[in-house]
Amino acid sequence: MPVQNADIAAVLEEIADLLEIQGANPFRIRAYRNAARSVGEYGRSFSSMTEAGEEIPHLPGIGEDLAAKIRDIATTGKCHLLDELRRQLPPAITELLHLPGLGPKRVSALWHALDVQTLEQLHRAALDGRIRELPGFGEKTEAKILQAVEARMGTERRFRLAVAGQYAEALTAYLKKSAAARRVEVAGSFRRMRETVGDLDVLVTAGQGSDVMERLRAYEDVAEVLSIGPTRASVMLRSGLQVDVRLVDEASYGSALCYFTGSKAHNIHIRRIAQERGLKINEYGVFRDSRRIAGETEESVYRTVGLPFIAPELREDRGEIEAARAGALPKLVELSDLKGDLHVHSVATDGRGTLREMADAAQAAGLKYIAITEHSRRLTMAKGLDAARLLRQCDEIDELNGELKGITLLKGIEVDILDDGKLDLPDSALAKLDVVIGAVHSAFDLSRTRQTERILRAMDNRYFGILAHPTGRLIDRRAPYDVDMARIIRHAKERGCALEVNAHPERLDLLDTQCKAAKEAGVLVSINSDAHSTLDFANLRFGVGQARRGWIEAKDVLNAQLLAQLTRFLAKLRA
DNA sequence: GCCGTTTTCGGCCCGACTGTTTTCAGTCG
Repeated sequence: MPVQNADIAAVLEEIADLLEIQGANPFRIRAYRNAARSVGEYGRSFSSMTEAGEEIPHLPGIGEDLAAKIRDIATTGKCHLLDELRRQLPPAITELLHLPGLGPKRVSALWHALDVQTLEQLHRAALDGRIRELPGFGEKTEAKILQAVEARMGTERRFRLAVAGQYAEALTAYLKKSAAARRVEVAGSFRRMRETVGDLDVLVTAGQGSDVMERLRAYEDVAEVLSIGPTRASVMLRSGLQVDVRLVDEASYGSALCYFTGSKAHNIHIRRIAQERGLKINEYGVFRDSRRIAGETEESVYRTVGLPFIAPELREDRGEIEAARAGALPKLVELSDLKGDLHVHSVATDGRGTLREMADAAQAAGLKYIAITEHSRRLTMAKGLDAARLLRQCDEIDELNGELKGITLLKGIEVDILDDGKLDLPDSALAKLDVVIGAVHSAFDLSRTRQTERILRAMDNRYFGILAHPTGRLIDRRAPYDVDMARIIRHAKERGCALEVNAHPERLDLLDTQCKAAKEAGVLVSINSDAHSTLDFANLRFGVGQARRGWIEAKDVLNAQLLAQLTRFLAKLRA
């Protein structure tokens, strides 16, 4: 089993945790955490690179020392420093560090004074009332720790973007009803369109003597008030979703929005640039000495550090600041750029809308064409189509196209990629279609090599147009299957086919970093809803968000093309 | 551990809230 980038990142994270408990230099700890993030997000496999004798590429924040450690971990899966730290500290202690309310100092104190090394021991110590006896701890702290341990034992979770969106919408509508509230904006990872969010960060501006915080406390969905002050509050909703609310003046709105939108890494980078220019950025504004020089809008904040506005989806410190400085920010794709949707199901298989209903809904969503792409015969549970039924559907589509105005249905299929890389329908059937999407729906546990080869072989079919949900993951439910995505992207480039960004909130597949890799390789993506009902076209916005996080522009998107262009693209594939 | 219009040492983003204190450390975002 080769060492994945995620494995290397996990080693670096564990080192950071253990160093933190040891009380090491906080900047050294940050260096390990930054490196873990860079490695985890990097598009190519470090172990493949070292195996091929390549040097570790130069990445910001990774110097000689870390590069050497990464090389070691990539080749051996081990790291001397981690082994050493594990000898000095109880290894399970890192899970204590991840409990809310416990930081390195307290974890260290609990360990040294009470020999607490595990969640279970911490639970016992809290129940026994031993924690309150420690200097610096008290009854309330002990109670919070007990609660945190029990919450962790019941496993806490992140919320899918679309789910968090429902809570966000209800809460913001409620807060807006406050007479004093002017603006109510959800910032944080929600605004950055991350696929999951851990909490909601809500920014509010309000007039003097506002009742916003009291109103928040009285919200019927609040299960617990975690902390509340005049300008800042945290509450837990009944769903388990935490909400942090921040109240600021209108004049600070832009800087507060920047601060609250993050990401943390992006903010730190921006503040460092400000510092070099003799400026200080906080949530209240941009300051030269004690004089505020900007802050009312986000644009004004970026301007003080010599940068243009950077879209929230890009704010991950993945090169967007350098790109902004060079005037090379992407002009990100927008929902309105989409002209069609190339992955749609109907009642013929496992969808819930008729062809006409789906066409009407797509048109209402502003689309000019959709491809009907049912499952193929192998997916019996979904009533997958065989060649004969597929041909009958083609006739239906022809007939319906004669009646429809302003929208065109394309004939397609979401054909299963069989274990050996063959497609689930004969070429003679595929040849009759406008667009063929290939998808893996079985044998998720093949080895990396076999899974990758399987997909590459499928792409070699002359009719293959788009690889559906390329990693197969279901957020929080199913891990991605093990494939070499860099190879798949290269192969897609050679073959001229496209990769899907599946917009279903549970899929969001390609991942953001893979979108960027595809773009850099010159491979088009297709942002598709995978609609199974007329309501599902609304999910396209999540796919667009994911693509924007991956620096995708309209010119990188297959279904941002007009129908005539698309037709030429598909014809060229088969030539 | 990284990094350099302050360049090989000495910095490294910034502030609110809580609880345990009696002026502040710890944690969080």
